[in-house]
Amino acid sequence: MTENSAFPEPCNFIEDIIVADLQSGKRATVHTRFPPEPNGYLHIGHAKSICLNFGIAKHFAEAKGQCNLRFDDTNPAKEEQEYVDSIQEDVKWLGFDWDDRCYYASDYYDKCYEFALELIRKGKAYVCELAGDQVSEYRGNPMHPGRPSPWRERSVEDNLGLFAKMTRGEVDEGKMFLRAKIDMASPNMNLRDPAIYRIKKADHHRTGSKWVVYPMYDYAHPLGDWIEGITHSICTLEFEVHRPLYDWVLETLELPNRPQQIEFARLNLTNTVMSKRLLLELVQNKLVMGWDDPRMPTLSGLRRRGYTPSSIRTFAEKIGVSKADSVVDINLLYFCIREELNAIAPRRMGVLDPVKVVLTNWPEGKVDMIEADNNPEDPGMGKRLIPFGKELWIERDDFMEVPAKKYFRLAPGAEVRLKHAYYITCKEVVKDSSGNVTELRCEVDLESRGGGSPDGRKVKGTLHWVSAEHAADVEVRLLDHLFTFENLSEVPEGRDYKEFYNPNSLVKVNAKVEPCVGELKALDRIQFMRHGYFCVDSRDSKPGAPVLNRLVELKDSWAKEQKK
RNA sequence: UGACCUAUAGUGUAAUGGUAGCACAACAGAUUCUGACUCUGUUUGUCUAGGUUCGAAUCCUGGUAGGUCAACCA
Repeated sequence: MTENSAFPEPCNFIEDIIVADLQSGKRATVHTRFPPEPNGYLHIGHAKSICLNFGIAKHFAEAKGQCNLRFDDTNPAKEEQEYVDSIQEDVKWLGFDWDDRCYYASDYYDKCYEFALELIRKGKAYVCELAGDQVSEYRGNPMHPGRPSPWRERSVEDNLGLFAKMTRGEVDEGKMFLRAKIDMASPNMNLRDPAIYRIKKADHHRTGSKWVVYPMYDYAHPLGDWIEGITHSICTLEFEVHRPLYDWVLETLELPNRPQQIEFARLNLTNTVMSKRLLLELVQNKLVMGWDDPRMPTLSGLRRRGYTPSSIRTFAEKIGVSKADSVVDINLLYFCIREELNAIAPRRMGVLDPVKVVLTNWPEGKVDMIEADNNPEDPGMGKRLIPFGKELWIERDDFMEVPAKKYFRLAPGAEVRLKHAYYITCKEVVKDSSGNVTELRCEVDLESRGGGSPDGRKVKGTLHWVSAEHAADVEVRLLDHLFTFENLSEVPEGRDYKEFYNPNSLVKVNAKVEPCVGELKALDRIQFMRHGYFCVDSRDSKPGAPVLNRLVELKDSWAKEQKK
């Protein structure tokens, strides 16, 4: 039974279907498509779909697997070239390639129109003159059947004539539309004579003023799929009840080799929102800096924040594909990027909340150049020299006047190691009039250079530090969840989700950092040791003055211990 | 008072009538010049009630819970 190894091992239920189709001979090839509407920016939910569709094409290379990029641009009022450009950029950035197969639903307007005429001739479509509110009244509701439009039984000739009139622009918007003649009593609302063409006197981003009638998604999509030879048309769950209509269009037109629509559950992530509409609201309400705000789940936001394309692909692979509604823990995304950056991000030291350390026994004016690994995970990344002097900055958190249980950082009389450098012991705490620590006077063990001592004594705590004389000042942006809820569905009825906006989702601090951090370029990624991974903001940085976004924190078992 | 879909550890996802796995998270420990990484171990699951079967997470029926559907949006 394992002889049929010509087909790859399926990775999810959709690939199960594809393998079965290949095995049964229903399909000889595999052809998918990613069909965004160019009316907004792509987000990580789209990335799931992109990885799925292009991933299937790659996985089934033996079956001539291909994936098209197709812009679903059937609504001229909403779609713009700007979005087409950003979508192409994002798909490429994610690491996928549509070769020469970038198509547009608008490429098929002529064919869609011909098919519409054929539907009319078959008596399967008619021009309806009901007004909007009348249409919905006639349509009934899910519990009660609709009733036929008074225009339902027009002759083929009348319909042809009226549709031509619509097409010539002789009818006002909303006065007439073309409907499929299916079943006004169907329990599926989508089959109650759905609109397939409407009048829109708006310029289209690609066809200009050529058309005044435009096909609806439910009609144009199956045709676009069929024209491109799509075998498996993958979409999200909300289109499930549209599938009978998708099939109706293709069957009624008696088209051979019909594509099959398969639905999967869209991605939801904890502590954020994922719909274009809500994301747009955040931008419009200036709750974020823009679509590419590093807190946004948009691909442009994730890119600016510092996520690598491969970390997002790994994430998409790990979350899997199913038909069950779900909310994925954002921690899994964090895990994916940490795992990757741990291996490749250069280590640097930066103090986010500095307190001064003065080494009382360090020779005045002496500067020691300390050698440090750029990445202990990869010796090939080399070493660098860091200046060390009499006055240093360390993290305020790394000192406790009255140390807590299990605290093994600096405290009065305690000895710690300064990473790569020397052991120091705290001898004196200097405070201001209100009791805040302003300076720690410490003694350095000159014998411990390099971070070890000749007598081999153990020092449990190791702190990062920066020479006060040489430190660069940079703006660091501490990023956190956009929303305090874990799941959008937790927002009580009648309350606005924006009430759960996290005002601390962006906190700017002035950090003291190693001199070489000042030389970083846009999108460079580093690890500030003991803090996390940071990426140079591509919008707000200036030459010699990088702004660093905290991409993700390092795991912190001390913080957990403290919460207990 | 409808149709369709879904239900497996905290989360996500496998098991395709035959030993309920994996990843993340959590917890405990080892290691550590990052309280990181790494390593070891542990806890936790088939919505429910029936039925079919030698055997059910899987098939059937009823229930429960959640989702989707009443744009001339996609």
